Amino acid sequence: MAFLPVDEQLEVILRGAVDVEVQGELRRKLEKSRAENKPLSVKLGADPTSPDLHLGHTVVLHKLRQFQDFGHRVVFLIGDFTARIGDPTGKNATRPPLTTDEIVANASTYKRQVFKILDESKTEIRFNSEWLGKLNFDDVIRLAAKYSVARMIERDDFAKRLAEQRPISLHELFYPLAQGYDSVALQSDVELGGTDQKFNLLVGRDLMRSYGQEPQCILTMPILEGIDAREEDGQVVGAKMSKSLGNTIGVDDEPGTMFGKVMSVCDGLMWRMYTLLSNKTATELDALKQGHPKVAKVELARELVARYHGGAAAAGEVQSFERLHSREGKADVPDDAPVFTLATGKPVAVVDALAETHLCESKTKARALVAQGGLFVNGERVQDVKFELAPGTHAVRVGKKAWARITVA
RNA sequence: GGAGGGGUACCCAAGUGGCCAACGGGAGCAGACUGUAAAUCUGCCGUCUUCGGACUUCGAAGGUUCGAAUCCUUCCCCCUCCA
Repeated sequence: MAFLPVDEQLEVILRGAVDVEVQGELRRKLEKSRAENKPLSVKLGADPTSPDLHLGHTVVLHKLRQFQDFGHRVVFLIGDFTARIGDPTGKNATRPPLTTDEIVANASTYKRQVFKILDESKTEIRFNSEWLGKLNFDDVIRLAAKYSVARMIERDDFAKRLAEQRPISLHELFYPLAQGYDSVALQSDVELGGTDQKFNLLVGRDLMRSYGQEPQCILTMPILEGIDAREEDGQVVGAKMSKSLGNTIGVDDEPGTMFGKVMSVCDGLMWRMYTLLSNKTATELDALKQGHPKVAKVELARELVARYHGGAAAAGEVQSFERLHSREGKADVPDDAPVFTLATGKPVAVVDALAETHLCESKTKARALVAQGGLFVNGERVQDVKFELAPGTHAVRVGKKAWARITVA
């Protein structure tokens, strides 16, 4: 296939990137690739440590996909060997190595999720145990001889741990070397990573030079903030998206959940997600920025849900969203709302019904909800704590987001 | 091995004999405002309640006391410093 002009490629490739080492070199590589009609080899490594991908992980995958769409050769490297070391990046303590079983299980989940973004037919999957597992002690010593302790402990997490007199296990020093050696083994032209990976990526450059190869270019992508991020003075402020903070949008999230989460994100984060995750062109983005932010957000939610669940599901979410949240639609119960039947034969106190159906955690919580005006029965706000549901079917709305049908029989 | 600090609700954290269902902050939930944004403001935020209260909770188990998160005993678990 013919490669697009280098400038067109670069425009897309550089979008959202924090750091490019080195841009001139990258341009030369692209020019050479186009002239020789030979794809670049682009590497992204991931240790199969956490089994669930979220949008934060996809930033870099999305970038990889762009390379892929330009016709370059994409290598998704699963660090089954390095996972046993455990990447010390950003850690202030040694972490326990994963077991082989965990690694295998995670790796398969990983593959499935990754191909929601990458084109499977054009992706080369490799495992670094393939070459790292074959190194003998002699090889390891030769590898270690190519890097100095002083340079290794420049890494700020190592430096910090040393300064604070916290332990650094020797094997942790091998992580960057191992990752760098991956680049040597794969002879990669470009390696992608999050900004937190910059040190490791640079080690790869150095090692490739030591092994007489043309060093890879590196491209780092920002770390996406979690959905609890706020906007302050036009800046997005918030912790990174991470499972342990519970502020993620998972690629396996249900369409409705995913849509809702995107809609509840602050505007600043929405634009960041546009830059980092969307396929919109610069022109389309400008147009969206001119319009109402809500329109842009619905479009973003649609695009993302479509990516992970298909266009039909996404269109459905847009529809039910607009229906449920338009002024007239508020009383409507969505078709997929849960249905509960209480076979009591007589009227049931709403608080009992809410607790019984687990729409509220307890009767106390249910009372609070009702007293505060958060309950609607058949479109009418009910604030009487002692209100009873007569026999029949009732459309119930609990707070802003939960609907149900309750039948008293 | 030695010395010391600590375990309180979903999380952080105050409380060291009664006024403690337990200050404060965060999260969460609801309301107002909106674009189901964000920010902001208000209320709720152990369970049950006939709304008077009742019952359960402060690492675990015992004990002292009219009365304990708070004092004593034993046990479990974390952390820091020294070697």
